Amino acid sequence: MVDRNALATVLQMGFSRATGPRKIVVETVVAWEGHFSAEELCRSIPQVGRATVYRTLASLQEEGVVCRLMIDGRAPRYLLGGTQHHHHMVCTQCGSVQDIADCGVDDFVDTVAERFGYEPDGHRLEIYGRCASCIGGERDSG
Amino acid sequence: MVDRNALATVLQMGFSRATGPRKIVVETVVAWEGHFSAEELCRSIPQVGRATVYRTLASLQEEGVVCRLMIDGRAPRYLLGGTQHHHHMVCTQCGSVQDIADCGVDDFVDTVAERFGYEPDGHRLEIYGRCASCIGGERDSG
DNA sequence: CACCATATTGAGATAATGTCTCAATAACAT
DNA sequence: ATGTTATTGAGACATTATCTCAATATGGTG
Repeated sequence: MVDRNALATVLQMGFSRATGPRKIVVETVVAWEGHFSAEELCRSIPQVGRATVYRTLASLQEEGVVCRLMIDGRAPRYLLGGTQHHHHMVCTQCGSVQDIADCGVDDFVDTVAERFGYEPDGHRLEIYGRCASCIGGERDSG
Repeated sequence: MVDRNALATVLQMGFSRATGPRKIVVETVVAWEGHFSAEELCRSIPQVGRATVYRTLASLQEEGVVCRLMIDGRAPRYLLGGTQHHHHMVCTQCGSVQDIADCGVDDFVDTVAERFGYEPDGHRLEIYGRCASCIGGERDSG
């Protein structure tokens, strides 16, 4: 959950002017429940130009306010809260996403990188499966 | 490396007819060095229709002959040899991809999934960094 | 407050990627 | 050879994303 008071701070990041359209984008992103695609965001705020939405989203991503989630076969999706390193668990049934705060793969990454002579500078781990609620729902209906 | 003799086998998988266009796609994929996008594949065999290329690629992916690699900000890329579970190490400088055969994250995945009540059915791990050869090359030029 | 320099906007062109249709064609069994 | 039908592919359409550049809004300054 991102503090609404952080909005002003966010608007300073990577920008030199806090404009109206930018505020709308940031407010909408901050208030969004779950993940969204760039196009969904565009559609939800038609009063802001598509170029501005994409530009702002890119800045927010660079600044780590949102993180990008690649789910197979779909357009990239965005989520609040990419500031710290974390991973995602994606429900393949309902699409909900759970953050995994503790990264337990650092050691593995370092070991593998060293073995191949790589200089690692990042990694991405995504876990797919069915979430507790979808498993429960199935019991009811079948 | 995929055995060329496996071509006939590959052509059986998921298809009921071994057609000419399909052979061209499969042969091209098998002979490809490194990874490629669907569009690159289309461009390299203009004599085969785009729809057929995409359809065949999707089948090959389902059958596990190729695996799909999502690199941030780019179209999906394909690689030979997705039959067994493995991960990738991607060089952010030259784009080369190294397979990581031994998956050292299974335990972590299971632990996390259990904690959140998930029923895991897959995961994806990608490591980004600079490969040995790019690191070496930098020493020469700088 | 008025004004300026310029960062930013956005409509729309363009591009890249991917999906779908359906008449024509090719593959395979007989 | 022939018939059945899986497959093809040109091209329309859809989605996602980038770029241009004249018009505009912002924040600083006098």
